[in-house]
Amino acid sequence: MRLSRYFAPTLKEAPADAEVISHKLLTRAGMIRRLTSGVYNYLPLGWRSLNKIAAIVRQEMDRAGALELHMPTVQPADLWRESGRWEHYGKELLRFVDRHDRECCLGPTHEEVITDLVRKEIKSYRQLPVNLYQIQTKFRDEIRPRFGLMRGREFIMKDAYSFDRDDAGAETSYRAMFEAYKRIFTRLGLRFKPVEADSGSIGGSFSHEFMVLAQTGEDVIASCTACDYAANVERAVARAAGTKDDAVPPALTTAPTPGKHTVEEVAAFLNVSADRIVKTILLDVDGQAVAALVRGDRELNPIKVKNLMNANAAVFATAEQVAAWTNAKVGFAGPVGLKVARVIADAELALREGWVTGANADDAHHVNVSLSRDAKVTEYADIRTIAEGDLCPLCGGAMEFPRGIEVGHVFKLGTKYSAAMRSVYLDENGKEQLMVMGCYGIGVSRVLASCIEQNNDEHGIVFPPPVAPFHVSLLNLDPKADDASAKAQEIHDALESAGLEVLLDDRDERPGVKFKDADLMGLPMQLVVGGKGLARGVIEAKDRRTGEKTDLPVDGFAAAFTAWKEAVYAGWGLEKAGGA
RNA sequence: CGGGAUGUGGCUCAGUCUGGUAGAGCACUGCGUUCGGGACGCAGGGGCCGGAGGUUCAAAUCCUCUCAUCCCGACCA
Repeated sequence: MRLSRYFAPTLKEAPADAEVISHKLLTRAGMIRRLTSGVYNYLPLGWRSLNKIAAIVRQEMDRAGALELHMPTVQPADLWRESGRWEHYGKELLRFVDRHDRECCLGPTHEEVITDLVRKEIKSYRQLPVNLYQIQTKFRDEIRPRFGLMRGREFIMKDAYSFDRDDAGAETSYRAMFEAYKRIFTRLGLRFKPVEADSGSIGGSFSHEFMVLAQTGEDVIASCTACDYAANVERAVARAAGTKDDAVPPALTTAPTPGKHTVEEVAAFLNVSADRIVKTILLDVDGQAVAALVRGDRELNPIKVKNLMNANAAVFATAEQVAAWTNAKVGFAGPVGLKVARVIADAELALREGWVTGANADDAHHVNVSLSRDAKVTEYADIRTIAEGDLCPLCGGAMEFPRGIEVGHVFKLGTKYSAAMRSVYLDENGKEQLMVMGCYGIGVSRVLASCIEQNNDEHGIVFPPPVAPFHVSLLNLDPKADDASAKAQEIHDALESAGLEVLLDDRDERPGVKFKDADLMGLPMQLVVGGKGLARGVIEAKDRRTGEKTDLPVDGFAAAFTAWKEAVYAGWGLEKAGGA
């Protein structure tokens, strides 16, 4: 491909609103252009990269036995009503009515459509299992799109759905997808980590997120340095460490704490450390008043409370609710004498005695509180967010907390949708059974962004070969000189016929411009054809990743190039690089 | 939806406070000189200053309303 005939508008400066490196570089390298908030044009270079990613995803999905199909973006409201999500999905679901006043939405995901399709067409156990997938545009009306392709409203996703006869089958399907995902991200050259995404029983979790490790990630991973345990911090099990050796304190007393309603203020005022204070957080859990107790230096995780109670939603109580439930303003709630439906204490609180808590009265706290003696705790459970210093819940090893970008998610759905939408089959005995489902997503456009987050330097993108839109930047520094042009064309043709994708910069530009653009676009291999090199009888080659330059002789170029290419690819350490 | 900010040629921005008839750099067109890490000169093209009202002799600039975008908090691939 000749760059003079290509459409790759590069920019010296990044748009002012681009914050993260992938957004800046994708824009500057002429790969994407923003159309409107969270919605992007994929220019030829960007689209090529995206298709490289999609091709690898396809190969691995097919290898794992999944079948590709394509479902519509426009979906009828009826299906969403059946699953119950028309009411529950929220505003991310972009709804509209058509000319006949029929309610529709743009698909943010396709559980409803696929379940509808399968329930109509699959009737027998003989037809199961099936795993169907598509690579398709999704729309989610995010409140705040940001970071370019990282969090768009319209994005490209691979979504797969498995249907099995029973739990065991669903688990097999799940494991097959899990393995396929590992292969995909490995082949793409990403540094990633599969992470538990469900707070369910340790080791038996049926939801994993695949995180690409990057400082700019929006998620934090709790990862054990000793064993394989890794989980999203939002879900990670926080282990209550230590033994109980505090003595039961003398009778509790009440201390005036005027205006001191935060943990820091109370700690400073009463001269105690934050880990000796109990925070009492009032939650509205499906309409029930619930008090959640955690140590003053910890963070409550409302999701854990929600899951513990098997509830639909656990939200912080409003100031009015707090006032009604505690007879005090916000900041003075405590478990002693508190009348709520449930008092859930973090497991860690069972290990100590002698707490400072709110007194359920304005401007007052209790001191020397024993939860077992003075309060009615319904139960002790893990309801806090794991933190720096916590130990691994599996092996007790030290934890670290790297940031990550969620690029994939595998989930065992069970019968949630098949039950709601009556997706059933007949078993060997002619008995009706619910299909057991799983769903598996990869954010294809997000993978592109993550790839660039992990692979860039001060000059631009450093594409791993499998993701690069072309393999070689071939710079003709003297397009007006016949010999250079002829040689460049000859090399271009030779490499292309050897199966490599070559972008020949034949533009009438000064050399500096070409060097800068080549570095910016980040194709893994650069070849320079110019008067100086030709005079020495060489084509200059540069490994974009290392910056290392090598002279390849014009005579015997093919062999020299092949050897060099192998070295460049080997440097990437990929199990199987793209191209010839 | 709250909190903060910004809208001026394709891009990055100045000009707004203190109204006086629109600028720079990059990009684009032509000519010339250049030509191995984002050249230079000359000459050009391109902007109803986000939109609508209002104040004023006069509005990018002041006022009101609106729309859009971006940044900080709760969702998700």
